[in-house]
Amino acid sequence: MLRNRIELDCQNCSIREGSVFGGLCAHSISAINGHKSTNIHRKGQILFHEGTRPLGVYCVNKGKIKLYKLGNEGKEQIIQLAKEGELLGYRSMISEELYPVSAETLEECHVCFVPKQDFLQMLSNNHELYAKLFKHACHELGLMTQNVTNLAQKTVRERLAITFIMLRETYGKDHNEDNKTVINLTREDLANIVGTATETLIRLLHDFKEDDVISTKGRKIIIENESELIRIANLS
Amino acid sequence: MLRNRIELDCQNCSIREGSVFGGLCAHSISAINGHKSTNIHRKGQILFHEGTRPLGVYCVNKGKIKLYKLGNEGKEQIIQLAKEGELLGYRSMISEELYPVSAETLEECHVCFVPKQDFLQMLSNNHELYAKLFKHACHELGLMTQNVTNLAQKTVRERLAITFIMLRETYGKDHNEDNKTVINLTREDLANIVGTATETLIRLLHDFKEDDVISTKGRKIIIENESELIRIANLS
DNA sequence: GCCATTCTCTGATAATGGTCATTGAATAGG
DNA sequence: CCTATTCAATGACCATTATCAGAGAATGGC
Repeated sequence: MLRNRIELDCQNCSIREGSVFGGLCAHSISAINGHKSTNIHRKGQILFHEGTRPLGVYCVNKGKIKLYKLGNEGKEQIIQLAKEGELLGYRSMISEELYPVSAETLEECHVCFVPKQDFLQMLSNNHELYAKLFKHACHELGLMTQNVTNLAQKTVRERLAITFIMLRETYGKDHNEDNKTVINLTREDLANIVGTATETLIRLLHDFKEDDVISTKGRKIIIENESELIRIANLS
Repeated sequence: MLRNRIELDCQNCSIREGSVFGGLCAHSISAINGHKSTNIHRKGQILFHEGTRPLGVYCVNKGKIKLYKLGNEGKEQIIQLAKEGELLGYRSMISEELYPVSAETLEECHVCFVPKQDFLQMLSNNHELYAKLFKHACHELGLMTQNVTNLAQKTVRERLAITFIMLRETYGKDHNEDNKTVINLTREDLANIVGTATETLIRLLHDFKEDDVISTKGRKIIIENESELIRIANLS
């Protein structure tokens, strides 16, 4: 596993305030900082595998990561895309279970790692952090119910529109000179978010392009008309 | 809203040990007992509505409850079936959000209610309970990822088989003289768990009956051959 | 800059599942 | 026990989506 170490300082971490570590006291931040190591992962590396035991938590400092579960014929179902500021892997530590998903980098990523024992120690000393994580987990559960309902009831076309709207969150900072969001994902990954076959997804991209909802530049997809996406998504 | 009060005692509650309140000290149990009221809800009553503010938590003592989200054309997507021993409504209290789902009784239910302030007070005095709930929420998140993957990748036929296997948990205690699980749900509710049209569900029930996987008696469905269900489910 | 590899795209076809309309059966409430 | 109403079942048809096969384009590593 080729990777390099770099040094980052939690105290000066620019993305800390937007994360679950935002608002913590200097003492707590310093505790985290003392127990973490930071690694550079190249595109396509696996942070952890579905079905394995959690060894610690991963805080994304830079880059995007897909969390996916393998279905029957080895098809990935992407459950979540994580970007800078997100903390991964804490839920399985709390529930004392094996990871239900795998985490793989979609581009070069800088990721801080805190070993399990250190993190649990921190949690037991810091009820504020504990409460934040609990709140975050409950929020995620609420989002999941929407997800399930969309998968069960919406057409692939509607789900693709919803996915693009969601991806503006993840890829919002990656924009072109016109300030339009640029999404850099393989067609297969996109299909595995939407929950459809790659071919079906490609045909829909074609339709969306014809209606000037998106445009493409190589593999990259540029979101051209968000209000039209909202209309297609047919949100209730 | 027609309902009657009854008196139940948490100390002697037969289903307590199997619930999230299992293993709590007598002092904590007594605190809960002092703040709860118990109501009898008839079939079809709503405990809480999607989009409303949480007023407290509901502990199911008897009966079954469906938790569902409304999709576009008013179609229900059933997210969870709760039976005796389950605690409902705590997540939205923790995440300080509106309920993402509605809760409706599927039969006559006895449900204990603890008001929000009392419950939050109890949580702040009892870290063990707090930790149990957190662990439970994280466990549920893991289950949800499986759910999403099934909806996205499995056929309706496979999902129906999975649903029957899951319903053995919920309806396991409702069995006939042959010790076979008897499921009492409308076809529409069943379709809204599986995530399909009612007509499609009925046609699949017909197929399952022909293959002696299930039998029916009026609206009731009897699970006749579970190993065959596992085969049909095609679990990976 | 080139080449191998991976990814994208298209067509043809089949299967799955949804919708609409209607008949028949079961259930709950008086 | 009976009746109104809800629920279950079935047929016909259509739309959506998946699958298979193969050609063409883009990408990343040397």
